[in-house]
Amino acid sequence: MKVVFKNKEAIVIGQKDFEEQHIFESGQVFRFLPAEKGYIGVAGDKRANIYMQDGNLHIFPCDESIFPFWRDYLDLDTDYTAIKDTLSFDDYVKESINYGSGLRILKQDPFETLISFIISANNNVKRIMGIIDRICTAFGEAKNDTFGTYYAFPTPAELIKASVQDFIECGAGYRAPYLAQTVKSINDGFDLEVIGEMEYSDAKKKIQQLHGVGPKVADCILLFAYGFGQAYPLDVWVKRVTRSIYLQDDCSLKEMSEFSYNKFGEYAGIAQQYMFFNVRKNGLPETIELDRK
DNA sequence: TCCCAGGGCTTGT
DNA sequence: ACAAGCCATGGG
Repeated sequence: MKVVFKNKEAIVIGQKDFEEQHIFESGQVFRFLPAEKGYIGVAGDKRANIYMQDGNLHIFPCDESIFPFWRDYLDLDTDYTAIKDTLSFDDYVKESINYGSGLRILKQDPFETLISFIISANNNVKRIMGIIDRICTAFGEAKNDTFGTYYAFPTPAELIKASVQDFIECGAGYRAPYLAQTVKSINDGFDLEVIGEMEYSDAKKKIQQLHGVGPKVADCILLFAYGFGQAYPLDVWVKRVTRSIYLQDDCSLKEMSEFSYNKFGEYAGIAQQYMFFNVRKNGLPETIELDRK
């Protein structure tokens, strides 16, 4: 990997498989917005403008000391071309890869991902973004960069100060008590670190002990924060695709989950992201919709 | 087993 | 303009 640093900017020369829209509008992250060039957003306590230009990836502001953070966050060391080749044996995934060819799975902070995806339950992206933004503004640390003031995602110690009423005022609705209870569990010593070292099925059971975390939210956290490739988040759209194309209308969550691992193995979560991006953008395939009527 | 609980956006009238 | 539908999880 060749990286040039100049004018407070990191430039990764010849970055492959990277399209800002595919990455930041695939439902995995809620703090990035379209900017003049690419997207600008906050991850943890760092903000950056991230954009592709002439085949190079630009990260601004970013110097040598911050670059390893973004390299890890943006999963730059994973070869997505190879993964796409591996997954292309399946026709629907292959078609989906054509639409979302520049998708990558971000490696986000576990606590931030946990809180964000509890909020995501039974909710739409715009509202989720608003709730998270208000929580960060109220409880996160204020920071300044060349774009102005922004707010870091609050730490567990900062967010323990938020009451159920505070979360309601941020717009969290009936998820407010789940948030308050889960933040308390983390502060009381629930260990988010060990999750990453566990077997997938044990990790999934463990994270579901937290209030507001069911099987779908658990898979989102395991995939987007810990990089468990076999986590296959079954939201309503992926359920529809999985039922329509691969299984039957009445199959259970367990059957779909087992199917995904048998079919895509360690790459199930990445296959899910390509399919999710495709189905959200283009809807279910026409033949499938006819079948369902 | 089924039903209900914010609320903002999307889709249909 | 206005109403109905959408949505993961926990609790009754």
